[in-house]
Amino acid sequence: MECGMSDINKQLDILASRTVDLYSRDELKKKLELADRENRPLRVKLGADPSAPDLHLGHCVVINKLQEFQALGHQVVFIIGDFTGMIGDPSGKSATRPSLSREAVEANAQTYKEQIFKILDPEKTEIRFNSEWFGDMRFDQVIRLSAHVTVAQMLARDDFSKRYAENRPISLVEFLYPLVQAYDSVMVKADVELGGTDQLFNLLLGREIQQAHGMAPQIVMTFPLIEGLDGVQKMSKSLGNYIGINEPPREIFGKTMSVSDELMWRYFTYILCVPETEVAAMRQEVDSGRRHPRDMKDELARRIVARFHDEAAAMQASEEFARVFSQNKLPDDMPEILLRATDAPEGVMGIIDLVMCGDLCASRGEARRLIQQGGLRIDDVKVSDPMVSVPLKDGMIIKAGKRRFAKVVLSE
RNA sequence: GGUGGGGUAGCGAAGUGGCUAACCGCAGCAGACUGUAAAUCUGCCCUCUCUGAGUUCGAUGGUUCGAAUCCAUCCCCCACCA
Repeated sequence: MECGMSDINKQLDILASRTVDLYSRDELKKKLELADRENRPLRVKLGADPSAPDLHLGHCVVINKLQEFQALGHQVVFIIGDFTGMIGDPSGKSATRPSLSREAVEANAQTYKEQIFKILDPEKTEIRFNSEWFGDMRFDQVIRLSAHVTVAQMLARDDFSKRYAENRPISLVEFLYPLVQAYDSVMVKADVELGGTDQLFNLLLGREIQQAHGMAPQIVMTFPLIEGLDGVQKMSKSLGNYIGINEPPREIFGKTMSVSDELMWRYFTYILCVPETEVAAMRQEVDSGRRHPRDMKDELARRIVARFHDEAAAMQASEEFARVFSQNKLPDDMPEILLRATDAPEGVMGIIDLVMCGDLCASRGEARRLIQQGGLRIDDVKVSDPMVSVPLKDGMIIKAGKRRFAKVVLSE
């Protein structure tokens, strides 16, 4: 890497953008200079928990930054926490930490790879499993490692001190996990570690532990936990308010459109990495009434779909969305309900049965409610009597609620 | 080891013998309104062969005409003291 001083400053500006915490800009600068002199890339670490392998837009905030590092020639080290993943959280409190089998971890790791390479360059990405160094660690080594931290230090972490003060439980395991993560940094010789703002403590501990092992401390960068579809809570799989990067175009598009106007700007910034000044200008366009917020959001949704699929899929999703929701027409294709003549002896079928055959509701009770509440349409005619039987017709369209559709296909 | 507090529907949290399929909040679903939203209002929100029936309140057994509520045993969790 041939970089002059001005290039270093340019790199710094790019790398520092969108961060919440950065410890520290000066140190990062020195690292960049050093790397430049030694003609080697920085090693930029990101840890991942293998229990929830579906990446969503929330993860993208950080991964985008990794991508920027790569674009500047640096090396990404992606760590899959398989060792801890297989232990899980024995306190059983946290549903996000189930213990996983070897096979499950491997399967999840595989899907991780597929997903991160939608954003990252595989050539500049090193994937490591932390069982590599923890798998045969002896207990005396564990004890020595934990000797580097005091309880008081641990309690400095916000959620620990809070729980401690409120007499709520803190498992020892929880004290150990930050240490595990910190040690990962030692083992992969991380120059930089990234994470969400909730990771700040763990990342900083990485610095301490690295120094304790005679290494230069890593640079720490944190990024916002972006709000999910509800607009309030952070995007997460367990809250179900996420947009997965592996989802089909139609889903990504629809979910993005359902985001609140206010949140859309953050998505432009953090998901699409649109520079602040441009976002401000776009915002101005909407505020002044020159551009309808819906159209702006349509652009956002299209750009997000294009990022994980392609331009054509984005256009198609946009058109279909307009057709289905703005004009109340039908989507291009929809799930089919395959029925045989024998399923309906007299050519008719109870409306609830029909809905259930199409898998449009989770239970018959739910189907009944949906119908009673006027949420069901057959060929665009509202059916509000749950007891009614309908004559089956090939190609008949069933619409349940706003967005669930199915088409009846009759066969002999 | 001791003391005290717990385990209630997806989550949080009431309920301490019948009026309880179980207050309430969140999440979710539907409808109205919209711009696709947000906000707001309304309804729903265990299952089913649904104007009725069945199965729920950590587990099992018991008392009772009747139990989430009382008793017994067991399992699990938490805090504090040692």
